[in-house]
Amino acid sequence: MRTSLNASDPREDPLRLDRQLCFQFYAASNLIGRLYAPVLARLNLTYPQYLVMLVLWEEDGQSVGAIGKRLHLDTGTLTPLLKRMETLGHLVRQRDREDERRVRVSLTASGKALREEALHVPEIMTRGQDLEELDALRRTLASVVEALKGGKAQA
Amino acid sequence: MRTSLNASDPREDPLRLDRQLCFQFYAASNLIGRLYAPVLARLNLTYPQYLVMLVLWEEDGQSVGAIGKRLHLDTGTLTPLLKRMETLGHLVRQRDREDERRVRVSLTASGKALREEALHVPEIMTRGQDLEELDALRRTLASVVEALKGGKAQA
DNA sequence: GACAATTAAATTGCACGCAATATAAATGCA
DNA sequence: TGCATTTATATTGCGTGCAATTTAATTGTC
Repeated sequence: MRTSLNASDPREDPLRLDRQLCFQFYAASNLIGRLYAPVLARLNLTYPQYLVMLVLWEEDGQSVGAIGKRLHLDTGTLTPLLKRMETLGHLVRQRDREDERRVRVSLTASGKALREEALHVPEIMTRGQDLEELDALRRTLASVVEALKGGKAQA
Repeated sequence: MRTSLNASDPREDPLRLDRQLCFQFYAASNLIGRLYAPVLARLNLTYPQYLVMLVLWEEDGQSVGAIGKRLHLDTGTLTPLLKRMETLGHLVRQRDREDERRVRVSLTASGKALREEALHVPEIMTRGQDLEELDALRRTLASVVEALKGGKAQA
């Protein structure tokens, strides 16, 4: 008695939405962004802007390119995003004197101060979750992302 | 000799980018979209449009709301997206006679025919990967998405 | 049957993402 | 030095995502 399914079984259909790993990433990413939005709105940040702040809080004064490399974003996304953040007063953009091609992005005093408020964010977003489990998942996904960077499909 | 880390250790910083599970989802989702783009371009589809096709290939003639529920997208995203797909000739949008509030989305002949070409896509994207492993990850992420739908942070 | 409440889409406005192209500065090399 | 190549950022154009609002049809209630 075989337990495998024949070709006409819809569960075998390779195009079923539920079978696509890519869709789980897509759905999760969108849903996560929606959950962060109201929390970050209190800091006057969108989710991608929050990521930029995380990068700058680690090391201030990085170039646009360095930030983009970290977040896997190009200048087409970052330049206007950073300009909006500059208008909001979180940071300043200035040409590097050493190499005029570069633009260094530096936090303002209020941008630095915002870090204190942001310290609550991870706690709020993971409240009630099993932290060990989340960390295991994070490590798994980190290796997936690493493979994706190399151009491997993986989804 | 203690192995735990003190508060000043940067690895303990809750705001480190590398520690954010949310970022792994964000990065993976963006990178996946970028990998699919050239493959789907041959079918004249963007990645979100491909997802709509997956939904319609499963069941044709669904309402905008039903498609949105499946993909976790609202009409603000779907209406213009579906209009573009209609222009491209993949589908048609028509008011439901039974309930004039609804718009039914139906595949055209070419939209249905496109399914044959799309059959290669999952294979192309997962080539060289351990399918068992990908499926295990898919199931894990499906449960994460399920929790996120309920509003639980989880990231 | 009137009419408030609900439901389904569309619209508006704004912020991403990203490919392709443009611009300008630095580098390399004959 | 002169000039092609490379590197860093900006710009353009298009397609999402999503909150908030609007419009129109249906349902529920008296």
